[in-house]
Amino acid sequence: MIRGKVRFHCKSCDYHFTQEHTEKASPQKQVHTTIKDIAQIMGVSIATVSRALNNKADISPKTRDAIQKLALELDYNPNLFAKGFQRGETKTIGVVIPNIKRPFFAGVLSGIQEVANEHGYRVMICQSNESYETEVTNIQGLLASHVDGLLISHSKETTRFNQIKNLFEKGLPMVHFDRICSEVETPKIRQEDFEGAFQLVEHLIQQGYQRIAILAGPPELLISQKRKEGYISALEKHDLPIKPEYMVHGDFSKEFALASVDAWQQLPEPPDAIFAIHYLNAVEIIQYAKELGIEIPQKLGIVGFGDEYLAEIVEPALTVFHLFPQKVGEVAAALLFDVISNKEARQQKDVLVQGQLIIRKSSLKKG
Amino acid sequence: MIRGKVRFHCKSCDYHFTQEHTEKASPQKQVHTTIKDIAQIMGVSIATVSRALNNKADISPKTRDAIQKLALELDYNPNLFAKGFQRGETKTIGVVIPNIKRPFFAGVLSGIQEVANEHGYRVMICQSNESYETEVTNIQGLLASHVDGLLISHSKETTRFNQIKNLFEKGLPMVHFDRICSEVETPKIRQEDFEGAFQLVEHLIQQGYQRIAILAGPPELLISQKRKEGYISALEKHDLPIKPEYMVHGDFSKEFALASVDAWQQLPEPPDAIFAIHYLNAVEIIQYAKELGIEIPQKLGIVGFGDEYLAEIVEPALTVFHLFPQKVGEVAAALLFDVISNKEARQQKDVLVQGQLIIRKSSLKKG
DNA sequence: TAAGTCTTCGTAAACGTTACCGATAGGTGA
DNA sequence: TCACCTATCGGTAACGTTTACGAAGACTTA
Repeated sequence: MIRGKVRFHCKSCDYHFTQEHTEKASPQKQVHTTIKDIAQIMGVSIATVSRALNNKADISPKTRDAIQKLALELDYNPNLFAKGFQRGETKTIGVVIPNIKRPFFAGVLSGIQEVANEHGYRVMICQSNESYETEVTNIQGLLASHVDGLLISHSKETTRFNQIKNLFEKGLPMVHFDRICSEVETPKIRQEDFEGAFQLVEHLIQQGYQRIAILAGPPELLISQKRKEGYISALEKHDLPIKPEYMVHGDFSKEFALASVDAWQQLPEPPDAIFAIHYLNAVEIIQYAKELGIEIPQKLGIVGFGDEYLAEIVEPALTVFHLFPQKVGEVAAALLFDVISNKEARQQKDVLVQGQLIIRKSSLKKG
Repeated sequence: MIRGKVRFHCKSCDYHFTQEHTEKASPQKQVHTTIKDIAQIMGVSIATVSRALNNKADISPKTRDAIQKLALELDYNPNLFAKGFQRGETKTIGVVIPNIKRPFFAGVLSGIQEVANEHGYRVMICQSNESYETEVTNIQGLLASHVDGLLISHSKETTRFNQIKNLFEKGLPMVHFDRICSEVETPKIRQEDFEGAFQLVEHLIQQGYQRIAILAGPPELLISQKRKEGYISALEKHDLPIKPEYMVHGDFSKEFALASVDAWQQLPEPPDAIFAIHYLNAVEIIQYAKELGIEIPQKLGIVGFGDEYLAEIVEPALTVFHLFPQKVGEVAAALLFDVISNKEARQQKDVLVQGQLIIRKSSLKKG
């Protein structure tokens, strides 16, 4: 039924399917104009309006222009909701990350947003707060919203991947970045975790540091593993011993970082350099070392991953391997849209986002 | 037509409205299970399935349980899209901010997310990148997505508000925060801009600083105005002269901040303290002053707004007025849901989020 | 002028869900 | 036995949009 007219009308028997409807005028101003409104005012059918607004064929220029003009006046914009509903797509992608507040992820989001906008997509963001349970709920919610694709960086708790494996097999386009899941063959954005760690440690060695310790993150995280491998590989290349007491897995917390420093200082041979895989830990260690009166970089060299403004400001400034988070986001989004637009070619396709070694005072023993 | 059956059937004449449809089997695995699928498998109608899944009355416990069990097995989740479409709401709110990467806004977003999740809403985020044009486009897009409400912090370019005024008058629930628009009577989240500035400047005066300069943001921004008013008010209270040459409006850029310092140093009476309303500018000035060999806090006191980790790390550590961004987000979202749930009581309702003065070395002349 | 072609527009199905109304069956009361 | 009630379930309109199909008019061609 359209504003008083019957909607379904059997022509062979003149039977009306809908009863009369008493038009109770709702005085509420409506937020959205619909093509139905336009059609009624213009005295044409909704199909004609739709054709006019979409610049389809089968319409006279005169009608088209008139309709477009009216649509502009009523500042009509199509209900993307209904449109997506009709076409089976939502023009929306979902993003699951551990925490928005972390500068790395904020940068990634920014990159995602930019590329999504260019493609005419909107972005729905969820944070897991490093909780597996929340992550599952988030993905469930995004799924219920019928996102066209998913961009995921897992929580550090996540060790079971049956949910996303299931979704992947059902054909939901998705791409992993940063906190990657190697159990599902989704396209992934790789960062130079191994390479960066290698370069950082090699740089320390070249500066004359001999006893280099690593403060890694949770052992389940791939970035922990990769960066540790880079660390070990650099030591091996330069024939330095690999000592278990120099390798610690933490939880990225400040408490753990400082406790590790304490523990290392108790050793008969304390390390003369520390590679903290998280830049925040590196900054915290710098501050702590100064409190303890340990000279940086003379007595202790410090390097880390991730170049936030902090690394530049702390004294001495921190040598880091920078990961270009915005770039990661852009590439991840671009890859996702690639998958969305041609699902057939869904073979695994990894992309490497290059980083850059930025040398500052905290590691310059030779000056 | 539903899987081979005719859809519209006139009972009084046995006329079928739809022609036969050759079922071309699509081999593609479908991502989403629908109630139609469940209905077909169970041999019941979609109405029954809907009732069962929503725990409505008019259904036998046996049927309900069986349907719910099957739904679980097929891991069905309702298409929130279609549901919202049907009920005229989307359970989605839109957020427009200048930039995700700024820690303040990241914090706000985090707070918004949390409250939205509690209310069963999803969040759609757009960044204007401080461009008026982008902002308008963003809002247009969110509107097209039929968000149930809007949370806005304007770009620094935005001076015309006809778009949101229009939307507000049409009854779209929305709330302003941080970069507020005073021309539209939306509910607003106020921060202690005046109070914070007042406390910061009074603190400087109590420390013995006499010639206090202010580096403000764009004059159009309300936070610039409010913080400047607090600055002036504190000076007046303590009978200090208000000198135009000590009051500068910039664009928050590093270049402008450093140029301002240079200009101030050229004065016959250079300021002995600087209040930068943006913490980043404050940090940049600290670094620059050190380069110039100006002792902080003895020769120059520095204070700012916004307490990021940076303020703690920079040397000397920065005295700030902290704004609790997460809290701002939480309160803004809560207020928005308030408006959404009872539109009648849409009178203007402002909420004040309190801040806190955090004193550190950069302003401790007396030590 | 009859038949065919092209232009332009209307009709209604479809997407997934909810809600209203009606239908059916079984039970209960007189 | 018949009317009435209740529990349970089915049918389908509606939300806004796109689109396949058909219809009607205008125009062209033989």
